[in-house]
Amino acid sequence: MGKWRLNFLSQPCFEKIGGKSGKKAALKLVKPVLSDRKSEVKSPSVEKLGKIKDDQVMRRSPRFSGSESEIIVGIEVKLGKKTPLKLIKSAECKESEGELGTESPSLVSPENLKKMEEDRVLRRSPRGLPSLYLVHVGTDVNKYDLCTTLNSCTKIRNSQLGLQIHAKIIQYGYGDNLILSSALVDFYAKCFGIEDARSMFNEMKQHDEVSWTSIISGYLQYGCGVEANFLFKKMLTSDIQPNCFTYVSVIAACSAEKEPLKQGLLVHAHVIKLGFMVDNFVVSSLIDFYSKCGCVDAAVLIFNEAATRDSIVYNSMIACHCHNLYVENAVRLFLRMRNQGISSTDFTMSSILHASGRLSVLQVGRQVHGLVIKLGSLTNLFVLSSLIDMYSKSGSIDEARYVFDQTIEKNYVLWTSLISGYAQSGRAIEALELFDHMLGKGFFPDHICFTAVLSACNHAGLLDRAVENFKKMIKDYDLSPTMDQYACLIDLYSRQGHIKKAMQLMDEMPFDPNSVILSSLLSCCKTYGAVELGRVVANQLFALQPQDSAAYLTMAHIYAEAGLWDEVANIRKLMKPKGVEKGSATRKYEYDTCEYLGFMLIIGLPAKCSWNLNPLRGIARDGFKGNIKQLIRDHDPDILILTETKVTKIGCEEIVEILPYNSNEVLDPVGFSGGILIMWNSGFHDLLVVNKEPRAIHAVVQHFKNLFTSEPCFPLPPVQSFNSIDCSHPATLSEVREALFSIGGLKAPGIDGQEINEDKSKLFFSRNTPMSLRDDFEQCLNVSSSNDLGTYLGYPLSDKRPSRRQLSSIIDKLGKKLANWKSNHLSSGGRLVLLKSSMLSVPRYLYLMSCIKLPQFILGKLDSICSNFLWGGDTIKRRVTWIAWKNICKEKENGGLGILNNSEMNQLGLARLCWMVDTRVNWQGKSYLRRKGWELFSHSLHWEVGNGRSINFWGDRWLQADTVRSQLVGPIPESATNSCLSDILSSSRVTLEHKMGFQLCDNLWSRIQSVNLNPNEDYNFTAWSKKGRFDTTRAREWLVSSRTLSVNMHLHPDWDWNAIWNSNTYPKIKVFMWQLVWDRLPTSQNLHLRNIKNTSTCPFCPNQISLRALTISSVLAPEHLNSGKTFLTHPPPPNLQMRAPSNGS
DNA sequence: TTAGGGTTAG
Repeated sequence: MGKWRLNFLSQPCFEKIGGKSGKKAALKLVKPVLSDRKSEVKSPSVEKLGKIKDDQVMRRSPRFSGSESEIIVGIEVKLGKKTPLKLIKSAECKESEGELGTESPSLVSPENLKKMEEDRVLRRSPRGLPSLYLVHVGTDVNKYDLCTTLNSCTKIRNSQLGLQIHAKIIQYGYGDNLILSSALVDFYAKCFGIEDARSMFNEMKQHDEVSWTSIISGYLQYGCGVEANFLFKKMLTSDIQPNCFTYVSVIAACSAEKEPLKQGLLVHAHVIKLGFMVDNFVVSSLIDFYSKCGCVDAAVLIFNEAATRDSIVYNSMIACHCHNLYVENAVRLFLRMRNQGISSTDFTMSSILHASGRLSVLQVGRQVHGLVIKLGSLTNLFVLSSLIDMYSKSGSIDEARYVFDQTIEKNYVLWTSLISGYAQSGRAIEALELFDHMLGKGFFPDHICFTAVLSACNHAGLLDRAVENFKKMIKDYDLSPTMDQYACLIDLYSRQGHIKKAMQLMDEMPFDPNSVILSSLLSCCKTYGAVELGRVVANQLFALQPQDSAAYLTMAHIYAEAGLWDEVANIRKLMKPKGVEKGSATRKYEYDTCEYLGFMLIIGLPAKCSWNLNPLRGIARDGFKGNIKQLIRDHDPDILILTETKVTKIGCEEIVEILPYNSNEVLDPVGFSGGILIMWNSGFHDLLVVNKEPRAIHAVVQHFKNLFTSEPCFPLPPVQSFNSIDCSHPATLSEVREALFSIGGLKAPGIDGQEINEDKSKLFFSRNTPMSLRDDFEQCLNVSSSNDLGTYLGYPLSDKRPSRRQLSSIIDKLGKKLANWKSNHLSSGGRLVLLKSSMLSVPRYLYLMSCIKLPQFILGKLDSICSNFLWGGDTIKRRVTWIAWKNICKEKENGGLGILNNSEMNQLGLARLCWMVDTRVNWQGKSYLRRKGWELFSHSLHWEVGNGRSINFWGDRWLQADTVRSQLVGPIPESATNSCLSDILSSSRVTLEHKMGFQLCDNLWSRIQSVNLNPNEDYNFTAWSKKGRFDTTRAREWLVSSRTLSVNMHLHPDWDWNAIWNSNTYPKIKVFMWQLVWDRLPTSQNLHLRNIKNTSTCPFCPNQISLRALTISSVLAPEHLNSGKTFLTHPPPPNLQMRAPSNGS
């Protein structure tokens, strides 16, 4: 009697798993043979198998189901205690020929086998295809071999070989062996069917907990949870006690019960009582169970109380959060898992990608994608489909497509993911093309796939295609439609006005319609004014969802449209006793009676576009912001349209000139550069366009005007006359859409046409807007709505004052920008240069600095970041600040580094904004700006006296370098402060002095008298203009000169700091010298003064000299420095050379 | 020496 060895060979994915004794080395199944679809699991063909014969080596090389990567098997049947584990590669050649499944079984003689083993072929063959050997080795087979072999067959679902083993079991007289029988139960359950397993189970003379568990889990795997539970109860009545293996299956089986929670709690109680809660298998099963029941709290409790948590427990909990839509918690838990050092698996990544997709934050998703690549999970189909889905849901369908295209081995889920992504992105045609492509490749679509296809048809309004696919699903693919597919089709019928067809289809459905379907029908009834049908549908909907106000409101609307006011009142009565939320009802009712409502449409423009300068001049975003509330209050708009755009430097030289500072991406400093704010009154009676750029207004108005008049008129009449627009034919939504999205070149009057970017556009509705109206607009405009307008370069688009937290994004940005530089690798001079340039290359920083007055809190934080960077710190580590920031911000000649502090940057930005508005725009919003940047700006203005009416006598510079007010000490009555120059000059000295309450000195009065008025307008010019452009340098000088003079307490009042800065040497040496003169180098003395322990002393300098003494006394005395460049261009004297590095600087 | 159990996608 021989003995066999069974080997499955495959990719080098074997994972050695130690046996209990440590000697046993079985090979673990690294990946399951099972493909993801049960139907795809094909048994290896019988004819390939051959019979097991003694003295013969059998071989089969099945090309198992699915892809190669799914079949990785390595199993050894033990040959006896001393037999080492051997791996043999199958007839080593075959893999190159492919098609291993078709070859005839070849025999490997023991000699050849031995040779192959010696050759260690396998190790040289990293991609060997899986093969299976039965090697006869010539000794008796025992029950252990049989058991292991059978178990191997079960694992790889090799039913035929398993049958042979069963035969052998009987042949060798092990038929009554309990362990073998249990293994057979499991084998039949997994490889054949539950009936066979049950027969096997019933035939057993006695049972133990393993056989019970096998049959229970068998039932569970076949989706017969109820039967599994039934058997479990039966088991409880027997003498056999269930163990934790059993409970794992039983817990899962509870989900199938009618009242899962009730059953599950009972089982949970059992588990606790028996002390099985320490088993992680049980814990993860319970978490999964509670997750399916929606009891997240219970799952969290179990998770928190688990003694140990392995990756699967974490995975279960993460999946629980995902399924119950607590995606943020899922991400948090994932981070916790990583912090705890628990490695992520494909399961984890798949769940986290799912969560990232739900979050719709592309940044997060991309990071997870990076992690997926790092972990090598990109071959896992689950992960891939989640990845595609994540990108689709995050609005980046192109990246989803990229992932899809990069994947070589696709399955039908992957195709479905992408189809669904295209459908969700509104790219229906591409979705349908993809579907055809998928079918062409021979993939079989399932229900979910058809749902995606139908929803694509729904998006595009392709009724015929939808019907065709619906039929195809039933006829060609033998799938009976579920509620989802019916809902898609019914919705499509409803939208296109085929109410009868929709109703007919609903009646044909083998199940009762759900609320989704009924809501579709009801809104269809609303559109077409079908009162009676609406009544029928609404009643069903009321019964189904008595608390849902939307149905009542829609029905009320239908009645109101039909003028059935009594019925409207009835609906309201109906709602009251049912406790439907009153607020929404009232608001809806207001809508129905034509009260004003509002929504806002933001239309985005392409990021890169060439742009005429003119629109840029007109608008200050802050002006809008401040007034939006009032505008809405005044005009009660139905529609409020804001548009926004960015400009880039390319081809926009003119813009660059008037933008602050230089950077690669120049962004509109005042927001809404091409801003068009349209407010549309209820009933489309009045159109109000708020924009100071006439051409932009005209262009938009023309387009909107086309909705109301048959012929477009051009050139356009003045805006005011649009009040008389004929509104006899209210515009339909589709007309609005057409007008909005065809604005094109005229919207942005100027160089070339711009398409509106629908992807960047979003709808913002006021809270009063009913859901149905929102839906209508969303669908019609194909723009999704949002409650949050988001931010423009970090500035929240809202009429509310931004919170500290919102503004603090600027701190993060600047911090990150600076953190990009490894500050400790840079010299101090380098850091100084970088600090100046880095700040200016953060668009958000520039933008915020030049359009809003930042709170002191933010400015202080920014100063602190800059200071820390300058001293070599980064975002995490702080360094010693040797010289105070306020001193650093002094001018270079006064001992500073000539840096503007952030508060001054802010002032400068605002002053620049004022300059722009004042010199280029004739706009009322100036008064708003006066509140923030005006002070500095107005100080820079000089006036040429004309008629004297525009000049403020006291506050403007018209007389000399300074204002009159600044030449006087003491109070002036408030009534006098607003006097203009012409008023003063026309009155006598006595009158004036009387008004003021004090006497003017003769000198001043004579100077005032010397000014002559002329009939021209007063004209002002600013010190900041240079050839009609803003001159940052001069503005900055002005700012610095207007600083309140502080006494410079620096070391040498007579020190010529310029000697350092003008010297011909490296910046780092200059900065070093600067610090040296301040006596703020980290010498041991200075370190001691600051209570810093000096750990490093210079071995060459036992007697350390005070640098200060050195500076003043000898080499570094000012006269030396000032007299020439010799010192600075040459290495420092030896003592200094030693000293500087010795103190650890 | 042998048998039974947990988590992931569209």
